[in-house]
Amino acid sequence: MTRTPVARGPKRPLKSAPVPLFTNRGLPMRLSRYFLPTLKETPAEAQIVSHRLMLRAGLVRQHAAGIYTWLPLGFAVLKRIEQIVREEQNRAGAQELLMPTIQSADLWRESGRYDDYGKEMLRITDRHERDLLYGPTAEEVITDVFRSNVRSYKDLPKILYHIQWKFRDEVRPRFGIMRGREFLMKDAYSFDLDTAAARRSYNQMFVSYLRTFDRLGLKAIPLRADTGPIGGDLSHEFIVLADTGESEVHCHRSLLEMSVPEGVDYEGDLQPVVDAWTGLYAAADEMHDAAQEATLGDALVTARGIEVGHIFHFGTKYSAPMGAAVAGPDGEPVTVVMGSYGIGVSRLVGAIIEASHDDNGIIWPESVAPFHVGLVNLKVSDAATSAACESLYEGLGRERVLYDDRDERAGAKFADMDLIGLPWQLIVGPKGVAKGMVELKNRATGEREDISTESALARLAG
RNA sequence: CGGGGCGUAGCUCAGCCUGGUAGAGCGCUAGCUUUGGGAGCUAGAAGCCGGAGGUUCGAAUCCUCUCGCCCCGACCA
Repeated sequence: MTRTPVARGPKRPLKSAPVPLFTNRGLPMRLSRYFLPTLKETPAEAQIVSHRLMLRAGLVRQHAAGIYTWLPLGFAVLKRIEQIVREEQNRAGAQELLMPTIQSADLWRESGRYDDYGKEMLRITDRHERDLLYGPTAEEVITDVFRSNVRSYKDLPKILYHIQWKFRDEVRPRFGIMRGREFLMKDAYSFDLDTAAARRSYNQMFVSYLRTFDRLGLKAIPLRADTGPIGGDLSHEFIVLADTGESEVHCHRSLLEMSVPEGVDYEGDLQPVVDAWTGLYAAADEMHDAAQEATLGDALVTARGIEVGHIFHFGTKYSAPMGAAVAGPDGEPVTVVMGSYGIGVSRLVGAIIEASHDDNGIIWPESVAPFHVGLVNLKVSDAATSAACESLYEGLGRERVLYDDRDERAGAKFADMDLIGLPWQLIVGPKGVAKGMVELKNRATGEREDISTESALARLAG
């Protein structure tokens, strides 16, 4: 059979299609074309809720112990979280750069950590028998960059960060993505002339963490953490509250009700904010103080959570051995004081699910949801229903919409939609379409309402 | 790294004790019927039973070694 040439339409200018940074990051998408392998049953290896749901909802697949492939839907969430972290870092005055994953062992010998770090560090040898390692953190690299490029106190302060994959060869990876060996982390490093200035940097990061977790739809509690040999009170862990969290938190009730500062002036004095958040009793299980808790009475609450951030002032621990100094105002060299500030970006995906799910699946906070709305065509074979869906799909085009146009039964579609947890479901069936009505369902509350297609569009656009 | 467990179809698992050449449910493909909360029937496709060696006429099954994964503990973003 010969093919008739396809007739070409009239010449018209190329439609300027949006060019997203990541193709799965907020473009409208048809489920029939999307790579979303959902599972009805739970794979045997997954024990905790977030791991189970991440596998079932088609977010990730395990590659090896503690190492995962991010599938499109999971990758979209990861990127959204990463972007929020980035925006809040930038807002606080930190500057993004990108350091390598593979690092030279020589740098780590300078800081003395090459021998100290132990088996958690994945060591690699290249073809010239040079010792390399897959970075578990980046203090050495950033200190090296700093010392070879910054000469004067006038260049301080600086906070530099990157969002990069790390590897720690955990003895026992577990909890899916939450305790993997390979993980995505935001790590920032501050450089200051003295401890007072370092505290300002610390406070900036502290406040930006409050804002970051808040934007992610999480309730985070800062806990005073062990500072090791450095001492002082400049180290905090940020614990995100989740009923299924792995660690226990004891804290003052008021801490849970405290509101996160808005419109922060990061150049201003942040000490009052930090004081407010650190003034109330809060301790991890292993650090808690029964005597102090007794005085709290009813104000004491015990909750569960997941550590998602850790900020740390470490003075000259790396700058001294590695010779990171600048000329001070008097011309004399001053060893810079440093701090580091981590956020477990990939871990946050799991933490958010732990904090926000129900029996049917994930419930994404709006800010990180891979799509804003799931458009559910209940009867693909019905011309009117499909036409209505197409027009809604078109109308919602600038929203993040996932259109379930698969020829599946209603039940399967509802189950999948609940499982992947998009904030809104727009359900379109023949009965409603006949009356010009669709159903809008809120995933978090389960509330449904029948509304006209016009108001559905208006609601979802607003 | 100590202790325990598991590797059989894409997923969940049975079969192993007592050797005789591989099964179920779900999923997948096709057809018919269904169609608002994971449908029914029929017919299919799909597994060198994690790998290597050994015992045996014969091994998913017994023995040895090995690799992988999971759980508990110690350790960590």
